[in-house]
Amino acid sequence: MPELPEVETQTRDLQKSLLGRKVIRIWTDTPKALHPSLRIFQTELVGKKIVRVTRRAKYVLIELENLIWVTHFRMTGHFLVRQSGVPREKFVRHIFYLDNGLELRLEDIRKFGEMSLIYSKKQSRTLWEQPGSDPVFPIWRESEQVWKKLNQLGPEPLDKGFTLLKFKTILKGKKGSLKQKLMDQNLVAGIGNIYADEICFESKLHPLSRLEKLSLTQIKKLHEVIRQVLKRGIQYRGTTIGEFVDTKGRPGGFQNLVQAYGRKGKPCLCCGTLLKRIVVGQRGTVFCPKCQKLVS
DNA sequence: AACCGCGCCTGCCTGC
DNA sequence: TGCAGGCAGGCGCGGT
Ligand SMILES: [Zn+2]
Repeated sequence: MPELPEVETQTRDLQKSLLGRKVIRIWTDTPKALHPSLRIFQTELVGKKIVRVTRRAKYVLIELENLIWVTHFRMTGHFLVRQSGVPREKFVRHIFYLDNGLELRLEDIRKFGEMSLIYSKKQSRTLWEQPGSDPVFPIWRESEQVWKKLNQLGPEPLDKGFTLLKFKTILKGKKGSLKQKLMDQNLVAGIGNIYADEICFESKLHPLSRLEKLSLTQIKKLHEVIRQVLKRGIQYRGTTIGEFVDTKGRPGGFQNLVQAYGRKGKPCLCCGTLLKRIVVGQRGTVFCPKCQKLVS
């Protein structure tokens, strides 16, 4: 599943292939995944130069002059950059034909991935004041919705500003099981099921530990481990268990370093105890019953 | 605010 | 071997 390290890997690849490019044509299999509509993508995205590619949480943000093209991969999505003429992969849902003969393809088995075309913040406010732009009204609505979500996101755990103090501040008054809170995008952005299991394992905390009961020492450890695990994920270009690949279609390497996720019934790499599987927040969760302390 | 269950979607795994 | 049924899971939604 694409989480922060996977989305970052894709984003870094896209920076190399998309800067200065224009989309000249769009093909899609799944128009319902394009918001506000395929039609708006055709009229507003086609012909605009790409000026910046960044990541926020698990979103890829492809910036044009006054617009941002926002992609969320959900479960099984990723971009591929292919030379035109290379046969379309089976699960490609959209193709964005570029002005240099390359194609940006979204491959997504389960069709959960979504894209939005929204105004950059400044533009959104300006146009809101101006009536009479009927043809693009759907973009206003989409912009409002997506910006609301983006503005609610918690801090980027790998940013300089994500200090221990910052972490303590955002956790203040929050209650719940550790793993669920780690995956709450509005607390800390970008952590999903795989990295949450790894973070719990490395910080030696049971995923059902109560956040509000953690000691200062444990919070400090957690803060360090979050950054360390995510950085290593990026260094290894993501985790490929099933489908994730970079934009050239190459798998990542972090799956070889995974200590908990997907290792139910296998010996703990730390103590040899067999790892257990439970469900936390409707998500499969693997942990070592001996190494990971339940704080409650 | 926390927490639960559902729907979205489809390849893959299990069991008969 | 074939087919039905369950599973996986990010996220938004609605309900308690
Ligand atoms: Zn152990």
